[in-house]
Amino acid sequence: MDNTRLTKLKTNWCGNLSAKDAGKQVSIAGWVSTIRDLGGIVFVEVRDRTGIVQIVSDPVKNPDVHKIFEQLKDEFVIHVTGTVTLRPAETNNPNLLTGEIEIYPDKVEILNESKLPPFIINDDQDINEDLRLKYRYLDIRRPKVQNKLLLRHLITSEIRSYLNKKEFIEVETPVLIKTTPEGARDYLVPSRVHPSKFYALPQSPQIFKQLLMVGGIERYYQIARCFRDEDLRADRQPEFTQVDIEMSFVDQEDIIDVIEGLLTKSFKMAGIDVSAPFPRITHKESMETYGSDRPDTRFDLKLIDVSDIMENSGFAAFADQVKSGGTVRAICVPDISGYSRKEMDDIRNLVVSYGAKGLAWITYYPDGTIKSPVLKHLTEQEIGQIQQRAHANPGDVVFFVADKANVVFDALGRLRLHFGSKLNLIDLSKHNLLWVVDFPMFEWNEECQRHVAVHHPFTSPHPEDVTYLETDPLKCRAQAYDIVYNGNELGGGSIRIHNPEFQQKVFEILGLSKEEIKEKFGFMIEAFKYGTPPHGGIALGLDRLIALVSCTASIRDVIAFPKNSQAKCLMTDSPAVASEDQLKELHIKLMPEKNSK
RNA sequence: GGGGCUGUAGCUCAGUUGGUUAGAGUGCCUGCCUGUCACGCAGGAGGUCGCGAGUUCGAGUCUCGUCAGCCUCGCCA
Repeated sequence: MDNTRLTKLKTNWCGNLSAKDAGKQVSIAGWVSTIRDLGGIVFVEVRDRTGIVQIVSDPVKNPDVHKIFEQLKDEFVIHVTGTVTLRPAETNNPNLLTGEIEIYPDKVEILNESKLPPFIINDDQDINEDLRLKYRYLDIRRPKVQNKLLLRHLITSEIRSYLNKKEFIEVETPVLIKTTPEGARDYLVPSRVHPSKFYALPQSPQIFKQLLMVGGIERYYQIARCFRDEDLRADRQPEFTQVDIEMSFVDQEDIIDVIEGLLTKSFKMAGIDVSAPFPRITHKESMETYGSDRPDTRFDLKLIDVSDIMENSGFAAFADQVKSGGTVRAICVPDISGYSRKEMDDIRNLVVSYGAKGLAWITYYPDGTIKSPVLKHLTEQEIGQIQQRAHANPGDVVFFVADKANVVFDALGRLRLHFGSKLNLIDLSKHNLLWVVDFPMFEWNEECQRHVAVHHPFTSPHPEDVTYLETDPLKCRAQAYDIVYNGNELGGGSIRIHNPEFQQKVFEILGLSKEEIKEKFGFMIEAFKYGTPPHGGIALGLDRLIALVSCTASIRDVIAFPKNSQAKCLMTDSPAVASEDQLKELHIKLMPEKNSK
């Protein structure tokens, strides 16, 4: 920000003044941050977006100005015209960027008064989040919050500039769209013009960006708002922002190349150096090694396959799992042989809450003894084999889960993360970006008794696996890829299907009837019949990206006006009831029991 | 829908085994103070202990219910 006049009231930002401005006549404006009244002389700190500058009022030198000073309270909005003056050397404040100077005012004007705020506007105290959200506009005055919004702006600008240079064009897609099956729950918007019909808010601009490819845009991006009506988490809001990208005439390598450049630049804006190419891991390897499709590779504690040892062991619970197509995996946790029975039970309960039927373990004590609830089922040789394969040292505990593979991976993967953080195994100085590639096309959904798309229904299968579509869909890999940062999914994408028959086929595997396909996606199948280029893309979660690079646990901290965990806006008190007239126009009748609140 | 944690002054929190008038820091108000920068000093105001019931001679403290907030499981192509 330069020092040319900003507005009629303001020649300079508060935080940018320095010794080299000494002697200048300036006008500044901002909020009263602190008042220090020494009886005669009064110091007032004025804050704006850039920082703080000290104003000095001397009752002898300028009694008129001093009268106004005596009326000031915290958060009053004031305008000050005066001379930037070097402080007496011994009164410099090295903690303040403007600590070498202060302003002697010729004129002070109160532009607006302020009620006493419900909390003090500074960075020092942690305020309850619900109070901060109710008075979010005051919270945003805190430098800590402003800095996050500023970083978000800088990264978003950098992303736009990077993509613009690569000849992408930003195209806006509609927010009122058609509800689609698959995926998250849609937010519905009733149509006034068409009784009993509804728009949906987009979960992502997916279909539109593909149709932009049919439209010959070739390189599209959008900083797009997306909506999903699911329960919230620290990293999930009902509306959130995606960096949405789609390209024509590409393969997976082209997309990865673009994103590695984009992320390198984005991380740079946050002061984090990462270098491309990022490592890659297949989905299969990631699941088998880390028990997750978004592995945190900042620490080891890898999963170990002990199925072969257990298959013929005397421990029927494990052996039977292996014989019936399941698996037994283990992790070896260092130096926890001192855990009490209760601590082990807590860990078992944890694993059970992750979906495992149970947890077994072998404890290798430092004195060489071995204890285990399942010891009597295993031979000495088997225990030795396990110790060797797990590289278990004295003091370590090896945990086992036996079940179907996906249950085992999930439970042990979460247990791995639990110990990773509990035992401080995570190297916090690392910034591990990696690609997870070769996701499966489908997984079996027990609840719906059908195949569901792991990525989404427009994902192209891996060329080598196309034959599995007919024979064994679960074996079919997709041309889908996720970008993972320190165990967090930053985004994901795929090469899309551009052949209408192929797309039709995949919809059928997903259990959609011909009628449903025609009704829900007919326009898309039709579009694909008019010369659709091969295309693919990716979407990055912008909120999550900003939160992670600014070391914030919750994406609420990087969204100006977030919802709380109950999906309410505490400031505006939304959602709110609609009037009878509004509902009538929309042809909506409320169900009585839901109408009470 | 399930589980866990939390709720005491404007704000951040302490409050022992159930026991007299519920505390601290900070903010606020008043007074003093001319180089402070978390200014200092002195004094003062400020409480439905989230809400409701119960146990008890007596509940901030124990029990049950309820509301709110955060985290999490399910859910989130």
